[in-house]
Amino acid sequence: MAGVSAYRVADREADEALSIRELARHLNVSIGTVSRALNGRHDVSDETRRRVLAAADELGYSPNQSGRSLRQGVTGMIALILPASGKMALADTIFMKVLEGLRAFLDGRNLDLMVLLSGPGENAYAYLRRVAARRLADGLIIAETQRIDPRIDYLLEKEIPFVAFGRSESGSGYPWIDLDFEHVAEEAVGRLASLGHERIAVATAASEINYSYVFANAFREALLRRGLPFDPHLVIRVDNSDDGGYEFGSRVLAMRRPPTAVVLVNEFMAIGLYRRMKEEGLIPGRDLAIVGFQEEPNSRLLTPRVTCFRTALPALGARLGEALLATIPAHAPSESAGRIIQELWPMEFVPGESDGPPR
Amino acid sequence: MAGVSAYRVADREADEALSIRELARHLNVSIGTVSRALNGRHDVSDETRRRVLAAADELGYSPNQSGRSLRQGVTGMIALILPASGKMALADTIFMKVLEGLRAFLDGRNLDLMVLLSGPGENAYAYLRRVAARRLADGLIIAETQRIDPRIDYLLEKEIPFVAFGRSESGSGYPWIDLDFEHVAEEAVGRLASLGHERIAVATAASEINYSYVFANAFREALLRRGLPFDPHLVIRVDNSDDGGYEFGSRVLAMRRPPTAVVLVNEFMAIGLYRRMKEEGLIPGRDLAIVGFQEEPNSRLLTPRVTCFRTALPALGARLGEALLATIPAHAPSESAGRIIQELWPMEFVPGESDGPPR
DNA sequence: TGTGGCTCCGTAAACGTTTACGATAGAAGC
DNA sequence: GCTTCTATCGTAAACGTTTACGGAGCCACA
Repeated sequence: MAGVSAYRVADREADEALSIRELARHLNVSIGTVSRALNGRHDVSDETRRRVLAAADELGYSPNQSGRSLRQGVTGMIALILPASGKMALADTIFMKVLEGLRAFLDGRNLDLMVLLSGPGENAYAYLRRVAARRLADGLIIAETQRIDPRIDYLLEKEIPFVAFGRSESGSGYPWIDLDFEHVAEEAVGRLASLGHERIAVATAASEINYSYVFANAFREALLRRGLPFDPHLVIRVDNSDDGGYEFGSRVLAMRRPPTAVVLVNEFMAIGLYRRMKEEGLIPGRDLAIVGFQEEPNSRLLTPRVTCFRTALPALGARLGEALLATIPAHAPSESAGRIIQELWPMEFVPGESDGPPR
Repeated sequence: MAGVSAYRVADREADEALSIRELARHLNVSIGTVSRALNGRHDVSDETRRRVLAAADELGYSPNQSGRSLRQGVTGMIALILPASGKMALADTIFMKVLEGLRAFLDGRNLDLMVLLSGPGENAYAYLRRVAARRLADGLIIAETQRIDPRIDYLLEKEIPFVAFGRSESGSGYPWIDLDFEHVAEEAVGRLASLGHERIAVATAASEINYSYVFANAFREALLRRGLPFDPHLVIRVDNSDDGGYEFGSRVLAMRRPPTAVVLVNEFMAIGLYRRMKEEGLIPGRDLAIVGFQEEPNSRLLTPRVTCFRTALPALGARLGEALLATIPAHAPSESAGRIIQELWPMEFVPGESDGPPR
C-alpha cells in the first residue's frame, strides 16, 4: 500500500526541515501517534512503531528542539560557563580536563553539553543573567567563583539549577565542588618549614576570586600554627598566568630580604617564574624553593621538575555533573534527587626537584 | 493608577519564569503590544514602550528562547563544534585562540556562541547529525575537516549554514578558511634546503585529516621542485600531540640513515621531540634541524627557541564568523549576504634557533 | 445482551513567542 | 460633515512539539 500516499519528498522545500506533521501525513497516521512512537511510549502497536521509525530514519526526520523544549520546559542541555576574563582562562588546562570528565559523564545520559563564554566586554554577572534568563539549558555550571558572587544569589533566587566549581561566601545551601586549598596550603607550608624555610612567599590571584582568598588565609594559618612569622608583603597578587608568574618572580627577587621559598596557586605561574629565574641565572630548587600547583603537561616540561600537587580533574568534572543532575528535577536519578552535594576535593602531593633546603 | 492592577509579584510561583502573558496582564495591555514594545517596533507609543520596558526590568522578565525561536525559526546562536577525538584536542591552543577571536567578533552582533564537544564514544559525523538536526544554532562551525568528510555533504544537502575551518575534497562551493599549508611547506623546505639539508622528514597526523594530507603533498612537491629526492619513509604519521612528537623522535633517530632536518605540522610535537632528543643527549638545531608550526606559549618555553610559523589566530576566528554570517540569511549583513568566503590564511615565518646547517 | 477491560489511536489544548490583520480613534483635508 | 490618513493597539493564528482525554474496536465473562 505504499503507493497510496501522495506525499513525495521532492514536493518539500529542501531548506526547511521536516516536521512531525508532514511525517504523520506521509504515514497516514496522526501526529500524536508519531510522537508517541518516537518517544517510546507503550500505547502504540509494534507494527506502527516500526513503520514510524523506519520513515523517520528514511526521511531524516528529527524533532525540532525549540518546539520540544517549549512544550516540555526542558532543553536537554547542560551549560558550562567559563570565565573569559583573562586571556589565559580559555586555554586553562584545568578547565579543559574538568570538561573532559564532565563530557564523559553526560554522555549516555541523554544530556548534551554546551560551553558558553562571556564576551570580553561583558562582566560575568551580566552574562550569567542573560544566559539564565533565556533558559538555554536545564542546568548551569559556573566556575571561578568570587568571594562575593552575585551570580549565586541570582541563581538561588530564580531557583535555576546550578552547581559551582568553587565555594563562595554568597548564598548558602547550594551545591559546589572545590579543591581543598586548605590542605594544599597546610602541606606545602609544612614541607617547606620542615626543610628549614622561614620566609615563604605565596603567589595568588586577585582577592575577589574566592580560592585566592581562601588560599592566602590558609597559608597564613599554616605559618602561624608553626610559629613562623606571617608577612603580608609576601602574599603577592599577580595575574593568573605564566606572565603572572614572571611578574611574581620579578617582585620577589627584587626584595631586600627575598623569601627562600614560594608557593604558587596556579599551574601556569611556575612557567613564568622559571623564565624569570633563568634570566637571573638562578636555579629553581637551589636558589629558591618552589612548590607549584596542579601537575600538568605544560609544567612537566620544566627542568628541574616542579614539586606540586595533583588531583584527578576529569573525575572532578564527572562529580560536578552528578551534583548538578541531583538538583534538576527533570533529570535527577531517583536515588540522588534533591541531595545537595558540597565537596572538597583532595589534592595529592607530587614530589619534584624544585624544592629543597634554603641556600 | 498603579494600584488598579490586582497583580502581585508574590502571587507567582517563584520557580517558573514570568511569561509575556503575565507581564501584559500586569500592565493592562495586550501581549502583542508588549512584544512590539520590547522588540523596538515603531507602532507603539513612546509612553507605552516606556511603561513596558520599566515593568520588564522591574519584574525581571526576559523572553523564553524556545518560544521565540520556535516562532521565528532562528535561535540567535552559533555553534562551534570541536573535535573531541584525541585528548589533546581539548587543550589545543590553536582552537582556543581561534575561539577567542570568534567570540569577540560575535560580541555585539546579537549572537551568542556555544562550543559543542562530541562524546568520546561518538564519531564526528554522528554527533554533527544530531546537533544539526536539533537546530540548536543558526550556523555551525566545523573543525578538523577530513579529506573525505561526510559532514560537509550532509550540511550542504540539508542546506544548513556552516563554515569549515579546513578544506576538504567533499562537496564544493561551501565557505571555508584554512591555513596556507602549501606555503608553509614550501618555505620550510626552501629554508632547510638552502641550509644544505637533503634528507628532510616530516611529522604529520593521520592522513584522513585533510591538512595532514595537504601538507604531506606540498612537502613532496617542494622537495621535487628543488631536485631533492622524496623518500616516502620520511613522511611519518604520529599522534597530534607532544607524545606524538616524542614517538616521531624515536622513529627518526632509530633510522639507519636519519634525516638531518624535520618539519612538524603541529605546535605540540616540538615539545615531545625536544624531550626525546634530550634523552639522547642531542641538541635541537645542532644535531637535528627542526622547523615547527604555530608559535605559541608552550613551545616558547623550549630552549633553543623553535623556528616556526605564525598567524593571527584570533583574526582568523573573526573571519570564520564573517564567513558564517554571510551564509545565514537571517543574520547576514546586507553587503556580504550570500558571498561564499574561501580563504587561505597566510603564515609568517618566525626565526628561531632550532634550525641550522647539517652537522 | 450487557458490562467491563484492554489496546490502539485521533483530537485538541498547551507551551511562549511574533506578526499579519483589522479595529478604533483622532487628525487632517476637502 | 464626509472621507482619508495615521498612530496605536487588540485579536488571533502560527511555529513544532507533547500529552491528557476520549473514542473505537475487540475480547472475555457473566
